[in-house]
Amino acid sequence: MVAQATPEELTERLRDAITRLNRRLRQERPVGDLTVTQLSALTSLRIGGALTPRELSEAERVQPPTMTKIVAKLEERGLISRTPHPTDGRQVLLSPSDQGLAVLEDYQRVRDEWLAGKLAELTAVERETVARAAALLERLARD
Amino acid sequence: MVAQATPEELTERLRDAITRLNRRLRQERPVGDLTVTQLSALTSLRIGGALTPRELSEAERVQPPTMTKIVAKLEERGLISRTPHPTDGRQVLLSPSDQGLAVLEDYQRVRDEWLAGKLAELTAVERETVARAAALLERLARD
DNA sequence: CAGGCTTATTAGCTAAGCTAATAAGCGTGA
DNA sequence: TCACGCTTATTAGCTTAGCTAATAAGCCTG
Repeated sequence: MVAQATPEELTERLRDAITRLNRRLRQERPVGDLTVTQLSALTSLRIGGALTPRELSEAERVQPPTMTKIVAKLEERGLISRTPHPTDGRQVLLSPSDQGLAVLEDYQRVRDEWLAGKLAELTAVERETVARAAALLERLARD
Repeated sequence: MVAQATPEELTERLRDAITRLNRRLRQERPVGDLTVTQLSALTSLRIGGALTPRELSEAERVQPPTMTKIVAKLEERGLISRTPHPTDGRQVLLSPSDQGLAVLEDYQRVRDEWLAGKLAELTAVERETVARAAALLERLARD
């Protein structure tokens, strides 16, 4: 039974579940062709407002050069805009454009439809278990 | 309370938890060692016994050419071995080698330090919830 | 105001994923 | 029976995402 799982078994089982479900989520691709990474960065900008590349890379737990690439892709698509920092000539402020906000909403809706559909297949008790676990997993991910 | 979460809230919360945890897990990759993808494939072979590349790609929710690369990396390290299929000349059977099994055991004890540490911070009841949810999430990912 | 720190970017590498194309083997139906 | 179509595995070539090291520009301080 699950109840008797050792800590090692639980760790392995959870890692596998996360990895596989994340792969499945990633396959739920877009309308706007946004990757998960791009979506996540754009979401951070929407939540955090105008951020510098460094702040964004820290929010996304990614190195600055990696964020440079992600930002370049979002910029190509016109989903974010950059303005000079008011007091520091080295820095740049990134914000989602109106188009970026619109694409973000579309993408999230499409992807959530898939996941919501899968969750609807569960029993009420199972959904309750997932709901409790989701809150715990968020806590784990929050370092 | 979590118990009263709407389906929309649950969907969003779960998606967020999955993507965050996955990114966090990926960062914990130890230097010079197996990637999460490689570890996941090797684990599938241990659980599933001798599988063909196609079966393994389906278990991992990945396209066959992608699995060819993953298998090649595991083979380079001597972690899996291949034998001809007894009745079908096209197919190949993949199994973890003794060394592969040993590596998996090491990982169970050492590899997921971060995740195991986080799980250890939970109460026994919370871990039980996570364990039940992990099984459900695997089912969701299985289409 | 020179030199050291910070920020952002560029260059170059690896891993992980995809599709399209190919070669080999299997199996079936005319 | 054997030609043709399907399946399996691989190769080729692309994209994305991540890393470190190096570089250029701007800031700040002694």
